[in-house]
Amino acid sequence: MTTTKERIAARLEQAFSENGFAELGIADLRAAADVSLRTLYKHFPSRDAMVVEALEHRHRRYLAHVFDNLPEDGAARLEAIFARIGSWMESNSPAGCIFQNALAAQPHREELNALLVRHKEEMGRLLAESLGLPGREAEMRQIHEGAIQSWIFQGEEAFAIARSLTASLLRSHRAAPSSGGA
Amino acid sequence: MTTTKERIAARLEQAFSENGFAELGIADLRAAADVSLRTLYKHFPSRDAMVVEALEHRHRRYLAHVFDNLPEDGAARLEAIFARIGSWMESNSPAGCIFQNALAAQPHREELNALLVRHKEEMGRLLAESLGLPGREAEMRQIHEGAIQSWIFQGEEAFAIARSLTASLLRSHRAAPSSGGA
DNA sequence: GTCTAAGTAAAGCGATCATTCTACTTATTC
DNA sequence: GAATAAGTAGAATGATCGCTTTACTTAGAC
Repeated sequence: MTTTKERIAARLEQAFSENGFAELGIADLRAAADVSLRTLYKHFPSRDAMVVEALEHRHRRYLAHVFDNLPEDGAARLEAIFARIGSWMESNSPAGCIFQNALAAQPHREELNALLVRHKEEMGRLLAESLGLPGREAEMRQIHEGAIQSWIFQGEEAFAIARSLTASLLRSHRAAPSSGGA
Repeated sequence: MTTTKERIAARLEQAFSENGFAELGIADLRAAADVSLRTLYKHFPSRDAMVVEALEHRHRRYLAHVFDNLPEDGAARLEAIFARIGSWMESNSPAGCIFQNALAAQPHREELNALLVRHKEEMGRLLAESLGLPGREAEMRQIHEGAIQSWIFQGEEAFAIARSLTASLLRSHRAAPSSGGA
């Protein structure tokens, strides 16, 4: 069962993802959600709340897409993770990271900054964990950042580079689990 | 001699950098530029033009800050480049990359996308060139992206990681100038 | 069969915003 | 010393926007 609110949140997420946060007015959001204005405001008390719920929805969906049911084998897992991030960008992120876009549209909303930080930190944590790289959360977060930011004008190649940087990190980590460079 | 227009552009750049592009109205921009509304519109025909000129100004200033008068020695140069990017972020980029912020605020303006792409490509090109990494423009662009994006919540550590990833790239490049991973 | 919860459609309100316009000042040039 | 160029201050305009409200419909629960 999906509630009305969840259904609206999913559609808001898509609308924000495709058009950004600054250009969409309430009228556009209402049309995207395919409900009446009254129903929209019944479930979300303000436009700001719509942004927050869309980001929460996005966060859950992205994590599930990247990390659910990964292969057991390490090499296959590394391959799979960036392939999944790539397919996500392809079909969900025409305009880049929506957490950053949301914050860029309202830079003084601390709430949005908190959501961005939580999202990025959880990505770094889960990447390091699922690749067997304890203590390398920051590195993985940074490789992830570079890849998704570069994807916009580099396409698939960005993920080949990310895999290569990660492989180099894995090698140096096995050689000296606590040192810095490769 | 700095013209009135240049002086205004510099102040607009700073204002956008500190507050983003969505929250600043013409009244705020006028105050930041410290001129009358009429003078502002005399030099910049619209708010959109103010954004473009601020980005152009930013681009020139950033390149000069990072690449002017670099040390000759390779290792010192690698060190210096990321130190300069770090000091730039510290004193100029409290809210991250303003090219991305500008585009996030108006995702459908192709002009802004073109400025972003030009800026990022030139950064990759100049980084690869000044570090003696021909053919590695994409890798350097990606490391640069990861570093400046991560800087916001990682601080200086982001540049230590970027140096380490670059060093790993340099090693693998010397070993096999055309291959992929380290 | 009536009550209630949840929905649609759309007009109206007050505030904000980008832009233009009017009226006046200052400095330089010939 | 008149003409011109470039500046200040700020009111007026017209459009847009987030949000509220009114009036009406639909579908189960008991």
